[in-house]
Amino acid sequence: MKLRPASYLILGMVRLGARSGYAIKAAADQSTQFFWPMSLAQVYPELARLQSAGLLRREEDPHGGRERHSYVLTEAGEEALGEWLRSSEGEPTQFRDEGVLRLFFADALMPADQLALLHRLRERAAAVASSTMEEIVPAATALADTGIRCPALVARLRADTNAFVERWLERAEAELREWS
Amino acid sequence: MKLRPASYLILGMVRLGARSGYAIKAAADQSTQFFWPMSLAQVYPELARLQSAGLLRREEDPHGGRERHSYVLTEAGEEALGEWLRSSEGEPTQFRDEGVLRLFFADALMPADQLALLHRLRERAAAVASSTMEEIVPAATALADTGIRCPALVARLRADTNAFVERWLERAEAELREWS
DNA sequence: GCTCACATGTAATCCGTTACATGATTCT
DNA sequence: AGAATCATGTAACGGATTACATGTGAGC
Repeated sequence: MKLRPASYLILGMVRLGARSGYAIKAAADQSTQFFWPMSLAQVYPELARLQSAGLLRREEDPHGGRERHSYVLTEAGEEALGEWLRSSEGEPTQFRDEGVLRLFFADALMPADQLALLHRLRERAAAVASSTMEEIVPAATALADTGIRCPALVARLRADTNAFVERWLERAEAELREWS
Repeated sequence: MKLRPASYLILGMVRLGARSGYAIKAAADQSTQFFWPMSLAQVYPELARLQSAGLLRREEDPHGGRERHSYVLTEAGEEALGEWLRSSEGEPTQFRDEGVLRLFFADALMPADQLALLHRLRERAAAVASSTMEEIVPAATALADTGIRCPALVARLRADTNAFVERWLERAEAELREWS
């Protein structure tokens, strides 16, 4: 069976303690979402696939009368995750940004509109940087006390990169303003 | 008819002078590919769609016995492109990076393997930064003499951001090394 | 003569998202 | 009592990629 990044994402989240499909999705929503989006409709079929491949073990774990399944990594699952983490194959970074696409073609705009576009992109980068710093980084840093440090590392990378882009666009904006 | 980012990408490329489907794809391959990937199989149906919507005009332009179609923007096409450029809707940035996903879960690795992963990511960022600087920026800068400046702006943004990420990962690597 | 670039398209497949469908528990 | 959260799934749809299929022109 072929494992895709989403498979490893689920394996990884289970390893970090997310037990139900719902919990996996919730955990992904405030962490991995930003560099590997995943919808809830992907989670349940994938869990079934991983279980039938022997990488996850599924146990009934009802909460009152509400059904719930609890997943844990099998040894094979642990090993598959480790192998993927140590490997380096995989598609190169995929990046889809409608804003940057607009910027690429922005020569078709009047200077005032170019400036407005640049400004919007800058504000967006600033918003991502600050919301990451305020919401994601604290949560990830709390985890770091339990020995799980990488989520915080990734959160800071995201925040810092967006802050860099913000400053870069600020300079570009200033140059364009001067220059026209 | 609903226009998607790929539609505007094609419109924009035609506006910049790419006339055939083949030429559009070739131009995209060395510029917009990095923030909006598009396959050749998307181009031809989309050209037909845009033409039937009256945004592109298609002319027969055979080169010897080899058939070729030449597309130009209609006034409606010009306007549709401009409207999109001035608008700000659109999905937020989508970013898919298997490498960063690995880093997120890297607490499952031994320090030596963590270091190796960090190193691979850093080298990848460095490679993107330098290849962009050497191949994409010069081509885009040549265009800038004709008054088309934004492609060069975007190319530099990409190169500089990747250089930033490289330095960031270098520091992270040094910290981890010290620290273990 | 051969290979590579130019050129246009279609078909099958894969994959992911949106929407649908249902129900229990907890908090206000 | 009502709303929000927890919880599990399926079905339909849409969009993008891979592979297929074909043919000319230019350069070596």
